[in-house]
Amino acid sequence: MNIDAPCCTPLLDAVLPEGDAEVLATSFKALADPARLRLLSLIAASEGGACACDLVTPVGRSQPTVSHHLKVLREAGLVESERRGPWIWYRIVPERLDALRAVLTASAEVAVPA
Amino acid sequence: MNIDAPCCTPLLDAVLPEGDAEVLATSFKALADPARLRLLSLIAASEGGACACDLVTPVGRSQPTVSHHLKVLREAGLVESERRGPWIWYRIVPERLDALRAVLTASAEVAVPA
DNA sequence: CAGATATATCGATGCCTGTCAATATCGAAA
DNA sequence: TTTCGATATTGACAGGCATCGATATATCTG
Repeated sequence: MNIDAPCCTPLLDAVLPEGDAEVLATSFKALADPARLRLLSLIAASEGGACACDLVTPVGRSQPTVSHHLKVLREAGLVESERRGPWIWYRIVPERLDALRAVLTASAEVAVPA
Repeated sequence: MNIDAPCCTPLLDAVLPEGDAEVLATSFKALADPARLRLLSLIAASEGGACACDLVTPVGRSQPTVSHHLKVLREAGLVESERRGPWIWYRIVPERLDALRAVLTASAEVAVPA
């Protein structure tokens, strides 16, 4: 990119087509809420998964709200749930977080000049 | 965490207090939009930064909308801008992306059982 | 089946945000 | 200073989303 050029030499524009961007945005949207970040943190901190009943109080939201956020996290593939008797246990899906991390890595590294 | 217990053994709850979660959520919110992801991608793909004039057309939004998104990215610390004559050049701030990546790493690794 | 507990869904509400057209501001050049 | 091109701001609108109370569903236990 040359500043002496009359501006506006075209960029590579085969970068992140709209469709891919929307998929990715949906994933990051799942992380873009304090309650969901705290839920992830709580679940991640407890080895072997966390019972949903243990999440309502520490996250400081109503039970329906927590249930809603857990659903968002599940549909985003960030957590998985499993029924154990009357309770439902949630655990982190590390691969999903790895994938998002990879996206950020790519963006950052390409930007690092020689 | 014992499933035989009467449910609800307390988790570590000193994890991601609400204040920290809100700060982090704001950062991820900046990534949670297709237009902004494409802007980041375009900027990252062009070494030395990208002229704002090169971003409007490929991102497929109006000039005011692109300006708005660039402001969001700048205020989130994900990009920096510099005036060069009549144009403004944007570049990625890798450290910021690294920081967000670190957060995802921490959450994932803690969840990996022994 | 009846009661108790855990989780999910529904409906409503208020706030936040992405988008654009119109307009303002800023810098360069004549 | 006037004009032009680049970028930012404003105002308005529509859609999305976080939140809760009320309620439904599901599971276990008598």
